[in-house]
Amino acid sequence: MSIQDSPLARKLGAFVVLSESELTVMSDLYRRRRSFPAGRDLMLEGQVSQSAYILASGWVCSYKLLADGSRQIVDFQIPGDFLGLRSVLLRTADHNIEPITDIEASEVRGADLLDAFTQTPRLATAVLWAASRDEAMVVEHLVNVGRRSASIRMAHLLLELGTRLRLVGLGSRDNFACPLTQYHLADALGLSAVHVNRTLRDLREAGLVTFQGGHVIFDNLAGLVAHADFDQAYLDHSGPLLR
Amino acid sequence: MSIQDSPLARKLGAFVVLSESELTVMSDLYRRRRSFPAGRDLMLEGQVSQSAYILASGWVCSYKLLADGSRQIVDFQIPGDFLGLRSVLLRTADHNIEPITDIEASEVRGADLLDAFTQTPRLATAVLWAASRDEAMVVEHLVNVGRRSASIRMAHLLLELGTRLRLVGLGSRDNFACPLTQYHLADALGLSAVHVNRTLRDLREAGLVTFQGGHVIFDNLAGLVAHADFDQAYLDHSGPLLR
DNA sequence: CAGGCACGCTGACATGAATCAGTGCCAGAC
DNA sequence: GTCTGGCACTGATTCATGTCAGCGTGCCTG
Repeated sequence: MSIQDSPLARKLGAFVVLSESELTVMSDLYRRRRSFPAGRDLMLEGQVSQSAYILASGWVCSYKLLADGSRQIVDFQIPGDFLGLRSVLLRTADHNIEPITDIEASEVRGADLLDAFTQTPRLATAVLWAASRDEAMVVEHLVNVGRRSASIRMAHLLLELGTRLRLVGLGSRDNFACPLTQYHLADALGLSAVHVNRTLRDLREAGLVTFQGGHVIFDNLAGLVAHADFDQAYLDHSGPLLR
Repeated sequence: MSIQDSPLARKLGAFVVLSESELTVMSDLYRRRRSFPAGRDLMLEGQVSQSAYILASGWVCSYKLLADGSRQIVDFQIPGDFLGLRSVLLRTADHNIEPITDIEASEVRGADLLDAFTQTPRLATAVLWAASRDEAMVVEHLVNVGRRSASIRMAHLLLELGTRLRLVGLGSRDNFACPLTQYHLADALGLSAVHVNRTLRDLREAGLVTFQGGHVIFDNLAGLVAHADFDQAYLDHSGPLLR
């Protein structure tokens, strides 16, 4: 694997143009490629957190558990995304991270990352950008859950996932493979699993989108975008912003 | 005003111990103290954003507007908080910012901030920490809106505001001055104003908290904390984390 | 090959919160 | 001194979503 093809370089190169020496520093940053099985959490709320990861393959979700046993999924991560970056920076995890499928991820030690900022400040800028995009997604998610109906929430989530997957070369314009269960959707959208089922049926019968058998098919993409009032601007980082 | 007392130094000194030279760099960063009247937005979604601010006095809210005219307040900012940091980093604002009261704020130009990272990488680390704490608050807000009942949501929000105000020396253990209207609470919590009114009445009649006449009084703080299952860990940054 | 379990799916019913349609109060404008 | 607009407050009603209880299917395991 060349330096430019490292997961970290690919992730951060989207935000700033990185020099040869910066790329070298980054290639020293992550050491291990590790595997985790589906369902075994790789980070727990309250734990001291030494390492972040960059997801190489598979799906992951970040979630919080409540006193009454319900949970809220904060975000799904797909290949190319950071896992636990905020937890490393704040030194203790403020959420749980669970692999939805078996995954592979490259470990980045928090201390190494902070040290590297001293040598290459632009790396810090790039990480700050990546963190800002993640925050923008959480904000959009909050708007979704706070002010939109079940069916629009669902449409919005599926469109977001579709767009993000397409940006990293997984999935096409009108469909993608999706390992989520209806329970995942419920916990992400703040709905009950029963209502998720009904909502999916409604969207399917309206000819907008089909969620079935591990696949999402946008039967009528334009219609769905209109229904959800979806604007993908918050996901865009189409080229390096800082030269 | 001494260098150590600058708004930026106070904000970021909570996260890293800053050296004399770093403090000097920071004192050069922000130039103007500006005033804005209540109600006139100082940042609009979609605008190119050159400057962030550090709030010196007054209250502010960050919000998004939806196609149907409803709005979701993402967060309230109180003195000491960054305004529009994410918007500066992503270069265009992804939300609106409205002063709830007349405010004073110190301007920090985005370009200057990024330049400063080159000279003092630890400043970048500190900003990254501040941004992470902001994100943690949005995450907690999402959990609140997604999975809690109206009355617990309300309790949680009031407890968070009380805690944050106390951390910056405004308000005491069991009460604080609060310029928010019931409409603000509704838009923050994803409720209707009517239901906010009823919820506040319920909490008041339960002897837990009183929201009236611009003041919040925690009539039974322990009871309220228990009711809301409130844990303030996500707000803590009690001392410098990196030496 | 029987049992158990995860997941998808559904109808009946309960309920929390929204909506609608007002009232009252107060401060500031003219 | 009256008018206006913003804010707090309320009862009646509707509606979206939750809860409960249950069925079916496919897959893994013993």
